[in-house]
Amino acid sequence: MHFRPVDEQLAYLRKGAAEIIREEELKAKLEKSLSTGAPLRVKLGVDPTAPDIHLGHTVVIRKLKHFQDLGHTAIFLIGDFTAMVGDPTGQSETRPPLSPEQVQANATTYLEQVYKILDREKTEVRYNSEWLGKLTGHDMIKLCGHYRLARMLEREDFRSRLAGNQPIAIHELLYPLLQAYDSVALEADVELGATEQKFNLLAGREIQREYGQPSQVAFTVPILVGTDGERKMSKSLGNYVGITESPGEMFGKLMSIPDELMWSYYELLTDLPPVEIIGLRQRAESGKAHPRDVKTNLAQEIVAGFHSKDAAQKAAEEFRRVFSERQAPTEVTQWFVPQTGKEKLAKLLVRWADLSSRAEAERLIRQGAVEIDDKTISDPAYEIDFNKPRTFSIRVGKRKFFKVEVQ
RNA sequence: GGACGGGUGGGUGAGUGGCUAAAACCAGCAGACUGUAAAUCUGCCGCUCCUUGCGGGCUACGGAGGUUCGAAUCCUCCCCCGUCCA
Repeated sequence: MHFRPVDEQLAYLRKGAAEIIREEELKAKLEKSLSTGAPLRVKLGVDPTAPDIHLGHTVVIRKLKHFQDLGHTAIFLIGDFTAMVGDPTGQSETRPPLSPEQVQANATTYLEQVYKILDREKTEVRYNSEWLGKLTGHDMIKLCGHYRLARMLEREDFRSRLAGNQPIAIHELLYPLLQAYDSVALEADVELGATEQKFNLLAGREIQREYGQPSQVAFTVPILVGTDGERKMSKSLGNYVGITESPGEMFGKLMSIPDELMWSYYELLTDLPPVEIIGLRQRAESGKAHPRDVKTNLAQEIVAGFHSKDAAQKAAEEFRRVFSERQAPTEVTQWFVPQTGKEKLAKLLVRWADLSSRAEAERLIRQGAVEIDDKTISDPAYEIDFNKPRTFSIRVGKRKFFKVEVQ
């Protein structure tokens, strides 16, 4: 394996990093690998609790990819064992454990998505039940003996829950230890994680030392802010962009992010060199470039990564057409209805526009959010006639369009 | 095991017998304005039925019973969380 010079590698890795603990150690490890020809073992662990990956997850996966690009070993660790324990990280409450079947199913879909970023052939996929499932009670006690309670309670999540009179289950304390033990089992040189993982990554360093191994480098990346520009991207908050979404959906969601958020998206989600990003920012802020165009470029860049340049281009054009020029999209969902009598519009919208209830449909109609053939319908009791064959188009809100054909 | 405090709608959190589908705030949604940005303004924000009305029904304040014409509010038992004591 031929490695690039250490300084080059470091510079490449530093982009989009939050913290590298410690950078000198990383440098030393890189130097050693350069001289011995042995790639670094870089670990990224995930909890296969939610099978859908969004851009927030990709930040750290992209970093793993960077290591892979440099010729190091990317170890993608699926925490199938720890998932059954229930990870307290980032959650202020105890999670319900998953069944082995669920975990397995999630892991499979997870991997399929991860390979949109990582090189399937070069990725070492491991499951931590492989070693954690074999630990005896004795091993477990020994592991626990290597760590102190006071130390454990320093962790932000535990500390605030303790202070706020929130419950903490004992097994949650085990989680960081088990994750740390993963590093021992894998002999990791580097462990990646979002900043919220810092504590766990540091625990890995200590536990490795206890087991007579060199400590891993704890490499963290920032947590991606969601499309709302405020909170971390997460599916439950609805401020996410899923990586399996269509180019159009992705593009639209990316265009809706606050302007200030563009820069961190550029940094964390694209491969543009830092100097170029700074340049774009200067031009946008000095008024030489329209922020909208800079954002369009960003959205295209990201969409192209998960689909194709062509698809991204098309998404951009379609976006312009629909939202700037206010025309109907070129392709819309079609609904076919047999010739029957009359039907309440509100009732139909629930299915057609994927609304949560009929009450919501009526609400939207009342608020003037529904148009049929460009005419606003405001009567919640409006009925549609299906007596003769005809076609009409419906718009609901800003982004839902579809055609209905009466056959 | 004991003493005490607490469990309300997506979140925070008012509400101690009817005027409460339940204050307020946040989030969310829609409309206006825009660059589907931000900010701002306006409206909506449990479900359902119809003759769409300040309409009818149903469900909702940890759970189950009970008192009452009427309960988130009172009583009983149970479950859960936390604090202090052991």
